[in-house]
Amino acid sequence: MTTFADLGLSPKVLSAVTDSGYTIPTPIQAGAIPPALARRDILGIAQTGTGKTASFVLPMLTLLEKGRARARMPRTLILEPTRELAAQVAENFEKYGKNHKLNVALLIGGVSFDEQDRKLERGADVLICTPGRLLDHCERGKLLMTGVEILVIDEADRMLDMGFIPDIERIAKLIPFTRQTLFFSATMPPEIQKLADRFLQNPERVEVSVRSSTATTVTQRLVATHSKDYEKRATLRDLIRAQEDLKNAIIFCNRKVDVADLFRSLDRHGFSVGALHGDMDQRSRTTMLANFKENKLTLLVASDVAARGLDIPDVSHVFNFDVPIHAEDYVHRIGRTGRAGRSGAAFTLVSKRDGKFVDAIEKLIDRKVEWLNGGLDALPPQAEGEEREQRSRSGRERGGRDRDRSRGRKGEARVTETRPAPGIETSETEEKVEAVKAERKTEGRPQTPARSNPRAANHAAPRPANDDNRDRRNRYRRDDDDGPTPLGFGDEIPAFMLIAGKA
DNA sequence: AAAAAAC
Repeated sequence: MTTFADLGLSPKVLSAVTDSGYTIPTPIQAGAIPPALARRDILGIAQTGTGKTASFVLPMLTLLEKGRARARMPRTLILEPTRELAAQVAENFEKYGKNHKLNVALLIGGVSFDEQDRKLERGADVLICTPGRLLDHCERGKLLMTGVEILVIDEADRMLDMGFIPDIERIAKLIPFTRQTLFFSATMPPEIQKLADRFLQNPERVEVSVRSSTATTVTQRLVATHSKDYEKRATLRDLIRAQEDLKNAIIFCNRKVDVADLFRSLDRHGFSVGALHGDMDQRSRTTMLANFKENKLTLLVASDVAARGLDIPDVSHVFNFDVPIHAEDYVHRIGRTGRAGRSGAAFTLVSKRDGKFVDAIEKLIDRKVEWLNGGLDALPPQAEGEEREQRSRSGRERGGRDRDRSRGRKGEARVTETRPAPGIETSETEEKVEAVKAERKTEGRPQTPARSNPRAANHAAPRPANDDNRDRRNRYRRDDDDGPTPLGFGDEIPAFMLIAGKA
């Protein structure tokens, strides 16, 4: 059997791999590392979770041992579609490059240029970038791409989805033709094949069989729910509470606003929860993800920014608060659980309007997904009159709240809006809520760098010593948030009441 | 019915 020692990696790299506890390479690693070390171009067709990252990090480390970086002339360049993936690759260089003295620069948006400039000035051996920030650096004239020996294009099909291909082509034009190119994609549609033909010279094609993302280790269920947001939130809470073996979970929403709303709701209901979407400032994104990985947060509400590629081992549950519009996103989302042969559970909330998206998913994964609770026909019917009443009432309260608080004076600390969730340190919770909510407000507007952002100061603002109005306001907000609250049950309403009460 | 990525 092939071991890492058979692949031709340098002793320094091999020792770091061994220290990490690995002896047997995955198929993509065994297939890609030897030709990469021989300076061949690689066309790698592999999903995330197949060990793809190490298949280019390890040979790059070995090849980089010869030679030295010069100021502003990076030696290698890795392109990633999201900031989190870029950061994850950088972590891999830290881990496997611990015996090297390499200068690794992470060039991503949303953070200050200063530190990135310093690293470039020192001479970077490895640049790990999202396309926009790299081009920005290039345009500022701080970067000479003529010394790049190895170019890695990761997640090419996703870059295509996201409209990054023109950027990638611009970047590739700046890099000498004599470079070595490592090109990875999970799928090979014709457009990607054309791109690969343009970028690669006589590549070694390494294809690993598609990891069956809907493997039997993941239990999948559809969960019927009414379609109003507060009804879906109630269904979700009941579902979460009903899980006996929930260690941690990612909850996916289709839209960023819904990520922010659901996060606030769960936080208010006392769940240990974080949020992750692309309009949050980078500092919050990084902290949220780190806290979730370290199990300081049990739940992570996320947009599809977290659906692909993120390596979070050991997620026990995935909940789809919304049915994904594109079926392939379903596969990526539930692929966050059941990793490395572990068991996992994936629940998808389905309301009447989601029918055709569920059909598309079942067609793609070529099987029916069972209903948890008997399907949409088994849902207790809604009482029309009550629904109308509730809608108008919550509308009034929402309006009142906006006038009272959300449009507070400029610069006024808004931290008092949040009740601390049990078991979470107060300031931390408030900071999280502020971060997720503040970013919602910036939607559609140009982003302000965190440094000069007046809102950033709010994160550190102390809570006023006594805030007598808080309780009253929370009572209103609760109704507004989750529909009518039956009187007399306090905070804990039995799940069946919330459903049966509407019948 | 969306998300992501530069400022």
